[in-house]
Amino acid sequence: MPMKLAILGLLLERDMHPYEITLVMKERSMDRVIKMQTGSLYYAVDKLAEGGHIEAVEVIHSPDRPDKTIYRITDKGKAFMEQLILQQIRKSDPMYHPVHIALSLTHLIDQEKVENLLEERIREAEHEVNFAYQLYEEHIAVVPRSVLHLMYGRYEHCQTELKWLKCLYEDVVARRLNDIGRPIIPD
Amino acid sequence: MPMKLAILGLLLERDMHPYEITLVMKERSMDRVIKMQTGSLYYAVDKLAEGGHIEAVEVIHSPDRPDKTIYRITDKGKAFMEQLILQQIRKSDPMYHPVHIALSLTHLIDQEKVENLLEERIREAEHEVNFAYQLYEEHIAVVPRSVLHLMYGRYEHCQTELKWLKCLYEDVVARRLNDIGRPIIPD
DNA sequence: GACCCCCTATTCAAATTTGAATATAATAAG
DNA sequence: CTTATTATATTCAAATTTGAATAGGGGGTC
Repeated sequence: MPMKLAILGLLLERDMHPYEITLVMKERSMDRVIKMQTGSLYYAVDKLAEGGHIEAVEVIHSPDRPDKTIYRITDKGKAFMEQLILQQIRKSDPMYHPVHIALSLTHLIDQEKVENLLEERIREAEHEVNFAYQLYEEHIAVVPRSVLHLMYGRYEHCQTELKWLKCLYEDVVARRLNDIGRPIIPD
Repeated sequence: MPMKLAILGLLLERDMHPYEITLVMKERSMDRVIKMQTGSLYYAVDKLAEGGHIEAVEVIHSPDRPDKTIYRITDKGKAFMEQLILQQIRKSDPMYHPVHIALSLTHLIDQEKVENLLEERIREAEHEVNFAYQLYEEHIAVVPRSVLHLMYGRYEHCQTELKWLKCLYEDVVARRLNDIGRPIIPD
C-alpha cells in the first residue's frame, strides 16, 4: 500500500509514465522511506489501473525504445488515495530494523571483524545523516510542510541510528558484548 | 534473511519446534524488529532444513494436536549464521518508514480527521516508548549486552518517532501543512 | 578503437510473504 | 450453561516481491 500511495501522490502532481515515477521517487529519496524495486512499482501501477484508480492517457512509441505508457489519476483514484492515507495512518505499518537482529548476535562471533564492519557502518551512517540534512535543507523552500516533515523525520532517525551505532561500537571496542547486568542508559 | 538469522540465533540457545520459536520471538519483542508472520517463519525453517543448516531432532505426536517437529542447529548452520551476521552488517537492509509516506500526503486531506488520527497515533507512540523502556529494563540483568543494545536501540527510535509525531501534530493543529518556506528545525 | 558502465523502460519466472483456514481443547465471561 | 476467546501447530493458495534479462545508444576511459 505505501507504494500505491506514493504513486497516486505523484500522479496528482502531473501525469507520468512508470519509469518517470521511479526517477522522481529517487530524486526525492523516497526509496529510503519505502521499499522501491522497479518490479513492484510496475505491479502496483497495473493493479491501480485494473482498479480504475489511474488510467492510460497516451502511449508513446519510439523506434528503438520500449513504449512509454503515460498514466493519469482518476477521480476514483483521488478518493481512493484519501482513503489509503487515513487507513495507513490508522494502522500504521510498523518500522522494522532488520540489521539490528544481526547486530544483536554479534557477541557470538569474532570481535575484530565486528569492530571493522561497525566502523564502516558508522561512516556510512554519518553520510546518511548529512545527506538527509541536505535533502531537508534543499526542500525547505520547495515542498509543502507535510513533505518537509518526511525529510526532517528521516534526518532525526538517521541521527538516532548514528548515535546508537557509536554506543554499540564503544562496547565492541571494550569487548563487553558478552557482559550481563550493566545498563546501557547511564544513570 | 533476518528471519533465518533470528531462527538460527534462537536454535543456538536450545532445540525448539517452529511454534515455540514464534513464542520466544514474541516474548522478546523481536516482532517489532523484523517482519514476523507465521507463514514466513515456517517457510524459512523449511529452507534452513533443506540447506542442512538445521535438522529435525524429534517429532512429537499428540492425539489431537498437529505434530511438533523439533529442530536443532547443525555445524553447517553455525557457520552459516556467522556468515549471515557479517553479510547483514555489511550490506545492512535499510530501515523503512512506511507510514511517513502517508503522513507526507496529509496536507491534501481534511485536517480535522488528520488531527484526530494523529492524536491516537501519539498516544500509541507513547505506549511504545514505555513498553520499549520496560523491555530494556527487564532485560538488563538477563541478556548479553549486544541483545540489550537491540532493546535500547528500539527505545531510542521510539522516542525519536514520538518527538517527531508531536512536532508534526503541532503543525496540523496550526493548519500549517500547506505552508512552504518555513524551516522545521528551529535555528 | 575496444571495453565497460549507465540510461532507457519494461517484463517475467522464481522466490517469498500473506493471512485465512484447519481442528480441538481449555479457560474465561456472562 | 452457553458463548467467546485463547492457545496449539501448521498448511496452503493467492498475492506480492525480487532481481535478472532484454536491447540499443551514448559517454567516458585506457
